[in-house]
Amino acid sequence: MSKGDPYEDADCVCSYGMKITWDINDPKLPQDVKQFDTFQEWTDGYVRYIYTADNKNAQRHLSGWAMRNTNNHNCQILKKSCLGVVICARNCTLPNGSKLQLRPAICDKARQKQQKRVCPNCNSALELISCRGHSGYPVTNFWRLDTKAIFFQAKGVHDHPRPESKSETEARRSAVKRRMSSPHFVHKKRHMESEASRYHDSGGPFSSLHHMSCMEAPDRFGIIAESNFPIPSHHYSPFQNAESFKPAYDSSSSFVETASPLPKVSNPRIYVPRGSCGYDFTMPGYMGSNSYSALYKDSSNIPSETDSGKMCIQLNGSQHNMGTLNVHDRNFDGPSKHHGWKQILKGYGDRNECSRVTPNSSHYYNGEYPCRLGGTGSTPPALQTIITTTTKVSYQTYKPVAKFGDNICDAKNLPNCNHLADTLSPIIYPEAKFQEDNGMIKSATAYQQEVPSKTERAEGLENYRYGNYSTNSYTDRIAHPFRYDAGEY
DNA sequence: CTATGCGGGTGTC
DNA sequence: GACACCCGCATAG
Repeated sequence: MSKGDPYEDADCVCSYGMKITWDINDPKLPQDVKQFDTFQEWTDGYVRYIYTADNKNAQRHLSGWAMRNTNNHNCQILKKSCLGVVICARNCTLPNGSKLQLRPAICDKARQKQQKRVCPNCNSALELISCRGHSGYPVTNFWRLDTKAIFFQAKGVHDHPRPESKSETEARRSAVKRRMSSPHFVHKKRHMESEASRYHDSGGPFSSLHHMSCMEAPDRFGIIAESNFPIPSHHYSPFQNAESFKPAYDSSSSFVETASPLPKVSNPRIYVPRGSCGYDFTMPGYMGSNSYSALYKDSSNIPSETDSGKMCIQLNGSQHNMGTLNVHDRNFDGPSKHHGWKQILKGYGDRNECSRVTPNSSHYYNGEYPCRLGGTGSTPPALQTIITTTTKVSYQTYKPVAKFGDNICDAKNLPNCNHLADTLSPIIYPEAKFQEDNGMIKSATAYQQEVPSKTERAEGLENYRYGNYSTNSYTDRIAHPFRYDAGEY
């Protein structure tokens, strides 16, 4: 980033997409787009990005959040709505101090099954925290292909913790699959089962952790401890650069077990997209759903983002340790609460410019809206699908993007903003964030102000439940943003 | 099986 | 008409 250049600076605080005035529903989207944004895996807030048409991640309409397709009756614009996150109804603390934050299954059927399962840690029910970040409705993401660019627009601010990212889920599954089929595992499993029958119920489903200790507990629990370093979590997501990611991913046969073969980043910040910077920085590592750390076992290579994180927290004012609250304490007063937000959000929703918002607007978490974290043990409201039916546009056809190269992050296309901007001192991010999201700061941040303390990528032993390991249940200890990777949950 | 997309269809405002 | 959503179907990995 050529600091000093006013334009460039401006570019840093605003994604390219945000610098231009456009709306996903516009009959005519900006043409001759010269600059593109780097892919943002964890977008939050009312943001807009413009990706190159050959950006694989954009082509796949990927998102760290669990987004499901919703019918907006507009074949030109693909609309997706957030499913929220699945947590333990009792909000128990996992053995490693983290909280369960599963990725809701996208498939309705699969989700139903998922919700029937129980917390692998305390056996209590799982609870789906539906997203209500968009005026009481799920946050929505819109994708539209336009000649040479893929336009992305998000509406709403996630008011729930981040679920496990898709990449993490996939990586874990593949790892688990491998492990499950490995002779070593089969042997262990057998042994474990025999042990279980021998000690049956001598301490619950898992006189467990004890046994676990000698059975790779972490593995069994599929706990993915987060890195000690508050990496800009979902920033340098594998999605940002399919190419660099692929190798490690595809060769997952080993990356989960050993230090990731992925190209280590000397400075994660470089990969922190401004788009959600405010957000991501606010909660580095957030929910522990850190695809980055998930893929990087060796945290030593992951510089700390603490600074930036702190910075954001400060700007956000109060620190909300929502993540540590018992789910029952985090009631969400329902739609009524959104009215207020509705007003606040009014004007942000559409066609938001890079208006500047004062940091104060971040007190956002002040209770209401964004930070609601699921209702009381009550059954989560029926999953809502938000479909902001996009006006029918008959411009270009929104069809699958032809396969291009994976030069997603072509430096040439990622000028100032994405690359340089990221190298800037984190100090500037907070503000950038505000601007970009038009003040719609992320609430998710509130769920995680703490950074994981240990990087330990353990594979999950899907399908295995060790039951009543209640040692940590209900403990009010500070919850570390670790993610409990409960395999099939 | 699950993720994704598509699109018909319904109910509400 | 716009929007939220349910549901089934199809395809792909």
